[in-house]
Amino acid sequence: MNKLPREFYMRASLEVAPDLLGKYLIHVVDGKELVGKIVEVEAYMGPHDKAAHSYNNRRTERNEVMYGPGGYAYVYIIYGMYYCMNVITAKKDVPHGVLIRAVEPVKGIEEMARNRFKKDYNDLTKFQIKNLTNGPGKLCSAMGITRDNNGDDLLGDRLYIMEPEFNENFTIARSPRINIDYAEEARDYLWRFYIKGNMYVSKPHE
DNA sequence: AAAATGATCAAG
DNA sequence: TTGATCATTTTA
Repeated sequence: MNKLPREFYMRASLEVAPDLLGKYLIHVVDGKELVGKIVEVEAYMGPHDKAAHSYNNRRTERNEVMYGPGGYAYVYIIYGMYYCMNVITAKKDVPHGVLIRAVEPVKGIEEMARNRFKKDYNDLTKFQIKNLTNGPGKLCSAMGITRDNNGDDLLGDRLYIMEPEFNENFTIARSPRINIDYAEEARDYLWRFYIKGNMYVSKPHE
């Protein structure tokens, strides 16, 4: 188990996105590791992507992290109540990002249950278990990822991404991205990637 | 199907 | 300063 090296992130988000599938996202909270396997992502290709916050090199206080080098976390508030986490990729001044859309709980599932539903894991319904981390806002809630993590170095020791010890076999499926109907021609780009058949994918069919 | 809910951004 | 927007989730 090793952290993904800086070079991994210094590429276009469209290349990095599918490579993130199967990797382990880890957030250390109160000395405890919350671990989720990444099962669904979306690439946001910055300047040339009408769906991206950084389209046309738009640069604001919120998306400033996108303009730094790859391997940092970009966390923002969506719809006034939820958080979304991106992995920033490409070199400095090239504002690419990969939205983490879903993870599969691997470790710290008790804490995740508490964070999401304020209930013990053993008291969750089947529906709640399936809905722990199967969406971008849900996984942030479960793993305790907030605005405070914006700008975190993914090679640091608080929020980071590891290569699994053993590579598993899976099939990668792709589709248009979710909820970007405003993005004109970019609506149709197949820039969403997910592990086919995984129970924690937010929308298996698309 | 539609509400919840408020930070963010560009216009004025 | 303000009004519209929004890379979502929950409820009904």
